[in-house]
Amino acid sequence: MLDPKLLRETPDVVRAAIARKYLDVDLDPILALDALWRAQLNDVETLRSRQKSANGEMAALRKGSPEFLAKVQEMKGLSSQVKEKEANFAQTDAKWRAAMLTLPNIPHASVPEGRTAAQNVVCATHGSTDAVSPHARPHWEIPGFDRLFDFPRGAKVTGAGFPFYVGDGARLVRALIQFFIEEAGRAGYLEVHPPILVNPASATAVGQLPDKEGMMYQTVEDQFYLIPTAETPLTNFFREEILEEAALPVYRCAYTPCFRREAGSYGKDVRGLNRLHQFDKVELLKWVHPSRSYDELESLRLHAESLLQKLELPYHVLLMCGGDLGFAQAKKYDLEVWSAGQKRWLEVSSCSNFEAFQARRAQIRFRCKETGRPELVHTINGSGLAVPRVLSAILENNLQADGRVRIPAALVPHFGREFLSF
RNA sequence: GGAGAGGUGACAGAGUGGUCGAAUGUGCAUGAUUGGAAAUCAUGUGUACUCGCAAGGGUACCGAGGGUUCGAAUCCCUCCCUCUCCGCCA
Repeated sequence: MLDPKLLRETPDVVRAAIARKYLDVDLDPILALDALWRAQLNDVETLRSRQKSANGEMAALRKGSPEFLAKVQEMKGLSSQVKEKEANFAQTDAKWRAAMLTLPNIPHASVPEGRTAAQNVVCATHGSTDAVSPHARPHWEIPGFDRLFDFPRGAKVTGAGFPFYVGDGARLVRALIQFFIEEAGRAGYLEVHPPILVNPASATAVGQLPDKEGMMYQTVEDQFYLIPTAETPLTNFFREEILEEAALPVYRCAYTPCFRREAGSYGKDVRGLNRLHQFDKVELLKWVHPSRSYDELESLRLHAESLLQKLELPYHVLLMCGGDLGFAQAKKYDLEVWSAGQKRWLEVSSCSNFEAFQARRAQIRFRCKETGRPELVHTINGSGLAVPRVLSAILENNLQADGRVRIPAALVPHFGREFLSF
């Protein structure tokens, strides 16, 4: 959510942001609504003020005296007026809030102009995409793949996109999670093991409700949502809290399974391990001082990059253009790993600075040492990393002539062997 | 899941219809005192929104939401959470 004062005082800044994100939001009705909101708020408060002062007078009168009864009669009229104005204001307020939630975050000055993914800027490339493996093929075509990653049985037990990982498949998942968590810990991120079901308030605070309700699985008896990412429970950890400025920055990481309905996905995007309804991911999250957030974004991104480097996987970093930037992000990098068999880039991490956008919605603040006043923190998050696509990149890029898959050296201590067998 | 007891400011804890944003204690901050500290004394100490150039004013908030009433922290309803006992269970 944006600062309502920003809209009020500098609507052109908001207009420019909407244009840069290629969104279609008309500010004029929202500005008019805001004016109405303030006028009605004023009405209600004026009436209530009168009601309150009358309350003091009545307390001084003897109950049941003629003066008292007269006053009751008088105040009955005011009371019904208050109720009417309050009801009006409540309606306006609901509309006002809904309207405010349609305003996107302001892109950072360093975000490139552009409408679609084609205008994203490649700002770093690491490793070669040429002939990483002469034997590379899409991971689902690797002989023996079906034994380690059992999609048919997953479909029987649950549905499409819920594979069983078997034997070395399961072992590799576990090794990657372990590797990611250990590396994050070394980089200063405190490990957290969060709930993977959240309540509506938590889903709302990070913007998954109401905008993206369709992306999440929901429980029937209790109104809980299965998390689409650990960002949801992690960001909510400090919801409605005020942190000490000295405690910033706070670094946290969490491994969780993630659940996404992915309605509407099809074709090559969903082949093999490319896009699943349930997948494993280590998420990195930071709560930082506003003055430091862009430095913190860079260091988070560099940490995520270091993981791919240690796994010896070719990747590049995209700086998202305005049109491809999410609604809530001020700046975002995508890390894409090279998938040698599919000959395409696969997103394995998305590192974003939300500035105060999430913090305002979730009311996460810190007490400014200088002023003593609470101020909104900036939140930054990114994957570090998503397991299945990294796993498939390892399968494809490290496939040997003899059909074995070489385990990257950094992973060997966690996997226990140098080759994966089918 | 059943029965009972509770949820008040940073914490403890009063308040059962009116002048209560809320006593008191602790904590914290500032000042006085001291060679310095402790102790003591004084003053101050929530958040949000809104009006105002400002000084300052107004409104809301006593787990959440609704209701009764001229008026609700206080009465009623629903929900959430915590604790105790019973049941069940990794």
